[in-house]
Amino acid sequence: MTAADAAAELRGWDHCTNTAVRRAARRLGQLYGDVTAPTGLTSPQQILLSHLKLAAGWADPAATTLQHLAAAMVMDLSALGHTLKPLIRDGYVELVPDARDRRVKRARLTEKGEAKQAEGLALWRVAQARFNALFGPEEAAALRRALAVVASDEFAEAFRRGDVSS
Amino acid sequence: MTAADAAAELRGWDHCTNTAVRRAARRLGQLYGDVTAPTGLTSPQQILLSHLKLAAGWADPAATTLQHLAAAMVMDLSALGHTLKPLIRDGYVELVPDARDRRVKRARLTEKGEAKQAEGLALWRVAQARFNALFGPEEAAALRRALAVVASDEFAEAFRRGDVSS
DNA sequence: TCACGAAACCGGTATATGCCACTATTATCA
DNA sequence: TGATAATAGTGGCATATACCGGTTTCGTGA
Repeated sequence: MTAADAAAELRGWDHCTNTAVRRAARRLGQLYGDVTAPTGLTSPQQILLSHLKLAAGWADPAATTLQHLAAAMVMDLSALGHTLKPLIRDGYVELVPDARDRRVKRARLTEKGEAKQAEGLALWRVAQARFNALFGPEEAAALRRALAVVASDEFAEAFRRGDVSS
Repeated sequence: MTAADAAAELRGWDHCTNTAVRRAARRLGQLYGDVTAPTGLTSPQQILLSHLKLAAGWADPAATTLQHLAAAMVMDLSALGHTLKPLIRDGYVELVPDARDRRVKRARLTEKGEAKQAEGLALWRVAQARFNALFGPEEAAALRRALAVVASDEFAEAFRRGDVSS
């Protein structure tokens, strides 16, 4: 560790990527949440409904199994299940067992869920436009690309292998 | 909205910054957590202990009041209180009421907490070094700077005002 | 076909995080 | 000084997220 690194370590935790991402996540949750609050949905719920909406349109029908959804959201399967509970209770999502493989269940938006997703999408556009305008469209796109790399399975595998050569 | 934007919106949620940050946060929680697991601390706990360690060394004594800690962590005050509960229960942190203003409480690491923080810091360095090596030191620093801007109070205020001129 | 291992999901438990209502304390001002 | 507003925390409730163990179902090979 260099002297500069040591100084940075003393100055604060700005140099910890994990900390930085968490703080930003809490902040964005507040900012986007304020805008989309009228829907009554939380950020994770809105994101989940939107993911379901998109996944339903994809060619691969496996995209909507809980297993694949969890992987796509970089989320634990059981965490997804718990998060789905309130959405199912409120009639936005339904779980459909697969006929061929009875272990598998697919999540699907109900009509009510489609409407709620659309309602949230309209508000989301406001928040997103405001973010892009404020942060800069190019910078925002670059930030999302960087975060996508971090969240990717490839990155996780390389990290767990302890790769240093990228 | 341009045609390209509409296409991007259909392609996926990669263009949602809120989604991108949350996914990355979950992933980093996994990756850093795997490395620091031997301490028995979660990522938020490790981060909190480290923040307390640093805040204790700062000139401003107000830096350790729950109110200021919450603001620094971009966290709700009550959320901070809840998160502190297990750490207090396990003897890593103690709350010290202020003599002058009896409403105020300060959070402080105990000896046991200092030791645990140091233990976590050593492991954290491994995770952080691996991340930097894999993602690129320059790119990692740039990512943290971008996230710090997003998390800043100035950004939040501008967002809430609806500024578009930055 | 039967035993066994793998896969998908569920439920319990614990922490993370936020909102709201409430209490205690302090500051303000008529 | 006394009423009122503001501030700092606490506790309750709800969702977010993860880990682990258990159950059902599937696939595989003897």
